[in-house]
Amino acid sequence: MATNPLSEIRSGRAAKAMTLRSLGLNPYPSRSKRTHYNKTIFDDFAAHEGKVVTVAGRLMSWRKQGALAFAHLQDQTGKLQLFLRRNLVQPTDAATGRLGYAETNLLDIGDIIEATGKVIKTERGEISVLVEELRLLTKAIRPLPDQWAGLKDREQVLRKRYLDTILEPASFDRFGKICKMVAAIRAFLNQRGFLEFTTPIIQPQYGGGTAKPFKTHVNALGCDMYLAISHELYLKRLIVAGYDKVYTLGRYFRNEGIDRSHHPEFSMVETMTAYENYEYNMNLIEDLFRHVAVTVFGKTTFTVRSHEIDFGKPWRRVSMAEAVKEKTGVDFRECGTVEEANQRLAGLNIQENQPSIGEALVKAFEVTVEQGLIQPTLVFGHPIEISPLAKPMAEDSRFVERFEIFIAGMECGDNWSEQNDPVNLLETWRKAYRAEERDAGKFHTLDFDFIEALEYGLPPTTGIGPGIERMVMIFTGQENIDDVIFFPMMRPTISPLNAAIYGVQESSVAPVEDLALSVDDFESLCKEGVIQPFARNLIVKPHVRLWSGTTPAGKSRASGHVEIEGFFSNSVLQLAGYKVVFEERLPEDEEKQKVLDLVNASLVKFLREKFPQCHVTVSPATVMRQSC
RNA sequence: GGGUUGGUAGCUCAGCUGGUAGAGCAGUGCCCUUUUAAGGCAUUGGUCCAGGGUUCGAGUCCCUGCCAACCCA
Repeated sequence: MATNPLSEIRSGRAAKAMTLRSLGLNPYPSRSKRTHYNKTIFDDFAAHEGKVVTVAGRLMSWRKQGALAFAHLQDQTGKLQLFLRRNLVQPTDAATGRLGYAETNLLDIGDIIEATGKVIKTERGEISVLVEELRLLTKAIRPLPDQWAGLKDREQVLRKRYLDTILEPASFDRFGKICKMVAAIRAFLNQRGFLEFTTPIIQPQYGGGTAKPFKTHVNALGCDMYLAISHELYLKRLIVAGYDKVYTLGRYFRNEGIDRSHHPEFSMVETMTAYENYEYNMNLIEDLFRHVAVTVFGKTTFTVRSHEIDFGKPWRRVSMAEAVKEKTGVDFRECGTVEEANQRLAGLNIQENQPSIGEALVKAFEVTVEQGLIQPTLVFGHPIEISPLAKPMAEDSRFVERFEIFIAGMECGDNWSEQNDPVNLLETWRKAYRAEERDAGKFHTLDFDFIEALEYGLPPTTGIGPGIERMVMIFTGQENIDDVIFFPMMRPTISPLNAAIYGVQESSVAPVEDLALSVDDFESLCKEGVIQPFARNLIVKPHVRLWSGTTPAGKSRASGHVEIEGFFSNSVLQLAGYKVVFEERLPEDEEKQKVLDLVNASLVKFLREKFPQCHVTVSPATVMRQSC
């Protein structure tokens, strides 16, 4: 086992656990006798003064001063000081699991402990527990990061969020608030008569939105399925089933980009309400935001991206076409042809031609208006071209009964009156459906099972689907989605330190694909353009195996394979081949050189010719010796 | 996809024009009966992200790659 500073600290702490065992103390007992949370004592000292309490939590500081010691104990509610006097702490006792004063040197910062004693104030006036009984509840064998500097390494914060929440009260509080927000959303909808249903995450078809799905395979049924990109079509089936107000608060999966406002796995609360239209939802969403603001945060104004946002006031409602006209003077409703619409777009300095008038309007909206929508705004009347599931407006069928929520320039939810005419919907879908785009995830599949459900009659229905993370970002003032998802998606890795400590190969955890191809296969795949270099620098690493001992003339004494870095991100392309037959036994250096020459003459030459834009380098050969 | 900055001890960070690898915290040992990031003395601890290159000599300069953050599209 490799030694490094961390593993020494680790084994030192583990040794303390062994010492405790030898004293008859279990370093990992099964329960605590906690009677009070820290905050309860701290908030009402008068009621607790002189009373004996038992507190439990993580040991965060330890200041020993001869026969006195001061410590801070952190529990879910906050920190509280422990005050230890040598002569007041009960001696070590195996029966009760007590730890005497002398044995406190077996404690470390980060350990989970329990302390029983009277609530007092020290001479300096700090509320403390004067410890009579001390128990170790869990021995921590890894040191916490420096608690004053905190965990600054962004990657570590995301990978080891639990350390962030131990050290940063603000992070700890934020994630607690997020849970309360989710609870408040549920309470709000339940109180309004909504029923929460569970809808499938693994779905045979991905519908209800346009996104690239995650694909999975169901062994029991022998077929491929997809992780939900939306739950909408199931909610609508529930309306068909006879429930008037339903919702699901679920996980959504979109196999697309990751940036500070997008995460492949996210949450949304999605509702469906029968016998209402989108105007009902405009009110519902306003009320929902206000309810969460007041019940979880006790206020209606929030600072979002340095803007003061007020959720108390009625939200502005404006149609998309009107908003664009207001901002730019261009009214896309007056356009008769796509060409005309694209001309107007060009007039706004947007050069990308759009395939329809509606899409031109959306483009203009996105470019000119969206960023400027700071106060909560409901933008309604989307073009029908981009809204195949929404119901056209009675007054102008080019637009649909749909609205999006914008807060501080961010889109925070998409909502519409559902198209419930099965014939119309099927027609729209067929028009929009382009087989070649299906696999690219640009458009959902044709879901005839859903159309059939609609044919039995879906009452007039409307739904809202605010993203939980976006909502949380607004309410908690975070600008990065990773800060509102406790366990954000990261590339799996194992640090060199942990690899050494746990005795594993780094590569066994990292997602490295060793693709073994024959040299001929590789060359033909490159020629066909099937595989292409990922990086401009290709590193060729020959691995040569030499057989020692006597080998009959004419038999191979060396073989080799070659790894090429630069064809895939984070992975090595492994080529098998290069057996070398030696007629006579040669010195090892010459044999090695022979294999390298072969590599140079064929593979390197091929790579340089095929990919002249790449820089091809050959690493020194790795030589393995093996006896016959 | 483009640009900028960064990667040095368990954590937070120094390290100048290239010349023996540094501090604070944490750890270890000792002293200390009211501390608040306690204090004092001593002390352990490093593949300087990886691979190449330049050089007598590279944490430092050059090239390539990996990872991260930020900004832009």
